[in-house]
Order: sequence, then structure tokens, then C-alpha cells
Amino acid sequence: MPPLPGLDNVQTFLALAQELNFRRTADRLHLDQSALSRRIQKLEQTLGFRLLDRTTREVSLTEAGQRFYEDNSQLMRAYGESIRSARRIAEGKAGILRIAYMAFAATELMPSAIARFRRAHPHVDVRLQYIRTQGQKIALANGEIDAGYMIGPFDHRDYQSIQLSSETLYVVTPRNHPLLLRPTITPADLSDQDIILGDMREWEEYRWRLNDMFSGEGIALRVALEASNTLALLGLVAAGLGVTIYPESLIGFLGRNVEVRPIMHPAFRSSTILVWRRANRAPQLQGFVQIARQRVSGSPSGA
Amino acid sequence: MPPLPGLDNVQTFLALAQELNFRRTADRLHLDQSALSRRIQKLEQTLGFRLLDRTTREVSLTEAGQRFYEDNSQLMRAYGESIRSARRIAEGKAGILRIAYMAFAATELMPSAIARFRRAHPHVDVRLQYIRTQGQKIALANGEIDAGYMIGPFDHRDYQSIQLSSETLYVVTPRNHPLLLRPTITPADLSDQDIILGDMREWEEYRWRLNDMFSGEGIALRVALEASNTLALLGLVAAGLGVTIYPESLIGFLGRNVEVRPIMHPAFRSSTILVWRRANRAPQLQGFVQIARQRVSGSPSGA
DNA sequence: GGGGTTGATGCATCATGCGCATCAATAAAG
DNA sequence: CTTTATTGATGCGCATGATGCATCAACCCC
Repeated sequence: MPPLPGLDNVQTFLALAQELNFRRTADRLHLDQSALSRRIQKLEQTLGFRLLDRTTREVSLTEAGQRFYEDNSQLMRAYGESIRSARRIAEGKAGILRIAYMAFAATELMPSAIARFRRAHPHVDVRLQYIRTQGQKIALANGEIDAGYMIGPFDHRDYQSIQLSSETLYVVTPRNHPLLLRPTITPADLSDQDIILGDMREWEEYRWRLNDMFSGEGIALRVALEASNTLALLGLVAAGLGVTIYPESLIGFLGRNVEVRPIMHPAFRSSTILVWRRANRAPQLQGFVQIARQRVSGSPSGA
Repeated sequence: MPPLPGLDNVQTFLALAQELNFRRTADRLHLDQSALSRRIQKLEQTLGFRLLDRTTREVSLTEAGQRFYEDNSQLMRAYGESIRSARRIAEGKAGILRIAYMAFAATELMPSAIARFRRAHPHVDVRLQYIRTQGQKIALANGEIDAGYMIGPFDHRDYQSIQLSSETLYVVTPRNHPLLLRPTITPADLSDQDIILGDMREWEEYRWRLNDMFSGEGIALRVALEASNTLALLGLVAAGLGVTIYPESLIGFLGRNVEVRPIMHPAFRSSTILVWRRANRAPQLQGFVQIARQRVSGSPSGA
């Protein structure tokens, strides 16, 4: 684009076109009358035609000046609006925020933060998507989401994260199950149990981590059944076909047909993290991270 | 209107937003990379928010910068168009030209100049109006026309004029009229003739001037009849009800039912002038005046 | 004819923007 | 891990451009 001439003094011209008096206009613009005169001369010179006819007693717009005034009054208003529009986005007061979550964040962490964020930033369009952890990593890499609640930890130089929770894992059994007779349940108690888990499409990351935890104790999990959604899974457990393992955050949502007991072992915990790309500096994302972080700082998980 | 910030460097930003590399953009703009860096910093400072995120290896638009880029690309195109539009008007290649004429200019002076003007300025909208001389003076004063062909002279400090013709007056008689027997006709020969003239509504100025001419010779015109249009007037003359007086420019248009003879007296002439307001400096008017003037200079009226 | 106001211009001063040199940061290659 | 090349940012000195002041000629009014 070749440089457009005279843009710097258009506003000066518009002010003069309204007033049609150099001294009064110079006063309004807080500069000397001679400086105004020169600005207008410079503008006319760069444009190559006259905008005003003037004697020492009379200033009037030429026809070209009238047209230029009308066109550029509109343009300056549009320019002001373009600044305001961009500023709204810059201040996080507009734009889109795309958040993904997996099941463990769905009951409290994500809804709580989203609610507080929307109260603080009503103009931001918040878009939520349920995506399991591995899918979130792909979506982040592809720029399809701004941040995601996933199972942690996740260390990568391209991503930043904050840990939002670290939860005890619970075994979920049918009512009157023999495991319930024990005062405490250890991982070893589960070595001879039929285990029902979500299938790999839904629970990929969580299953890898469960395998890691049990392998660390020399235990091979005996996965007897897989289910593709939570209701089906709990139904299988309630029917006595096996037990499953859930983090604390979901325990309150499992209904009355099952019993739960914590697994007593320091390593058997699940942590939920919020992850985003280091390069993503969108102000609405920064605002969200700040709000999500506050919940963590304000309520110690042991309380 | 409060001053809008940052307008001076918008074009610089647009160039950088396309390239997303400071050094390559600086090369395109023919300035040093450091100068470009400072321009962008200045723009962001005056706007109060960031348009670009950048490290030493990567430059990208912020969301606000993206919005600002989209809005201002349109605005800069519109600004360029506003310059071209105003320039067309400034160069007389657009706009309106309003010309009035009275009968004596209708046959040659006005049509000839209009034809040449339109060839030179095809984009100017030429508007013609038949208005008698006094009406033209009112229309000029009211800014309703740009220039007018009228009977001259006309001296006034608010108006400029050029004389386009000075024509002999002719007496128009019925065929076989006794005046035709004379070798020459003087104003005195008309003192006992029935005179037929256009009514005052149509011929006001011309009639004042005829009265002035005959009064200068001590002759009172005997206006026997008035007609409100040319055909009716000529019909009355052809029917033998009197004679009339016309300037040379109309003689070729009078038909074969009448005879014409020049009035032999140096003061019995009619001049046609083009008049415009001194304050009207519209370029298309100046162009027209120049073209109307050329005919006068290029062709001596005796040729 | 005198007074007041206007837009334009000469001049000296000051502020701004520029190019050059250099820096730290970063990515790629060996 | 080190070296090289390239990038955007910064310090500095200089030249240029914009400004205010003083003054002018033009013009209108009394």
C-alpha cells in the first residue's frame, strides 16, 4: 500500500472546517494561529489541491474541501470506534474464551471458575467443551482451545499450568461388598478384585496413571469390564460385577447404590491442572487463569 | 472533537501487520528497523494497549491488534478514496456547473462554449437555464447559478464579467415595407414607426437599453404591440402590424416572411456578457470561463 | 484616515524522528 | 554444549520539522 498523504492533519482540517476562522480554531486546538495556517498549507500541498478559499477576512470551503470534510468526518468517527473496539478486546472485555474440561473438573472446579469469570467479564463469550485429557493436549497444540482442565502433571516448555486440586482416590464397590468389612483399604487389597473402568477412548490418561500407580506397587490391575459412560459404569458396579476407582471430587455424585472407601496410600491421588499455551497472551485468558487460581489460594485443599 | 490518538502511524502498523517482521517491513517502508520499532511503540503507547506480541523471533497480532488491523485496513482504503473523490472535484472533473442564458446567447455563444466545455470536462454535470437578464442577476446573488449570459455591460464589485460579443441592432420589417426602399436606416427613421417588442417580463433589460439608445437620440419609441414569445412577435411583424428590433445574432433565425436591415448608428449595438460572482472559485466554473473566453480571443467578431 | 482583526510569512528555538551502533534474546547448525 | 546468524529493542548524536513570536499586508468598520 503506497503511503496515503496528509493523514496527520486531517483532524486539524476538520476542526477548521467547522469554525472557518483560523484564530478561533487555533485557540480551540491550543496552538498558535501561524502553526494552524502552516498545517493547513502542508495538508493542501500534500493533497495537491485546495481545501479552503481564504482572504484575510473570509474563509470558506472549496467544493473539494466540502467533500473531503464530509467524507473524513465519517472516517474519523469510524477511526475512534475502531480504537474503542480494539481497546475492549485488549482489556478482555470482549472476545472469546475457549475452555475444555474432563470429567474430574466438571463437578466443581470448572463450573465455579466459569461462574466467577463471567460475573467479572460479562462481554467475553465463554465456550466450553468436554474433551478428555489427551484430546485437550491436541486441541491446545492446534490452537482450538485457550485452556483446559486436565489430569496432571503436565510439564512441557510450550505450556504453562497451575495445579488446582490433588485428590485422594476412592474405591467404589457394590453395597455389602467384602472390601467394606476392612478397616482400611490398601492398593494390595484390590489386586484380586475385578476392576471396571471407563474405556480408553474416554479414560485414556486416567487409566495410564492408574496403571502407573499400581505398577509402582507391583500390582497388575485385573480389568474385567469396560464402560463407555459413567451411568453404565456405575450400573455394572452396583450389580456386583466389580469395583471401580474414582477421585474424591466425584464421590458426591455417585448415588446410593454403591459404597465408597478411600485408598490408603500417599501415591494414590489424582491431580487436576489447568493448562494453556505459553504463547497465548489473550487478556481474557489471563483474566480467567487469575480467577481460576484464586480458588486454589483461597481454600487450602486440606480444609 | 477531541484529538484521536495514533492516527499518524496507522499506515505503518498496517504494513507491519501484513509482514509480521520488523526488518522486512522497515525495508519496504524505506526506513531503519529501529525507527519502525519506535513508531509501533509510540502507536501502542498512545492507544494504551498492545497491537502486537513479539519476541526476538516471533511477531504476532494480539486479538486487539487483529481487530484494529481489520477495521483500519478498511478505513485507509476509504481515506484514499476520499482523497481521489475530492481531487476529482478540485480538478473540475466532477461537480455541477449551472449556466443561465438569455435569448441572444441562445443561438451561438452559449451552445458553442457548452459543447467545447463538455468535451474538455466530461465528468462535470452541466445544467442550463433560460433566464432573462434581470432574473440572472437575482439568481447569481442567491447562488442559484454559477454564471450567466446576459445583456451587458454590468459593473458591480461582487461580480466579474467578460464581454463575448458586441452586435449591430437590426430593424425587422414585413416584406415590401416602405423602410426597405431607403438605402440606409437610421434611428430617426423609426421615430414614426409602430414598434412591436417582447413584453417586459421577457425583455426587461433589452427594452431599458433600447429606450436608453433612442432617448439618446431624442426619440420616443412608439410601442404599438407587445408579444410574449418570439414566434408570436414575428407573426405580428409579418402581418404588417409593425416592426421590431433584433441584434445581429438572431437574424439568421427569423424565417422568410420578414426583411431585415441594420440600424446605422454606432451606439445602436447590443453586447452579450458572461457574468459570475467574484467569490465563486469553483474550478469547473474557472474552466468554463476560460473556454468561453477563448472563442472571443480566437475569432474577432468582424471576421 | 485610523483602529482592529485577519491569514500569511520570516526567524530563532525547541522537540521529534531518524540512522547508526550495539545489545540481549533466540533459533538453528555443528 | 558452543557458535553463528538473525531478530526486536535501546542509547546516542544529529538533522529536520514544527512551533511560537513578531510582524506584515489586506480588509472591514467607524
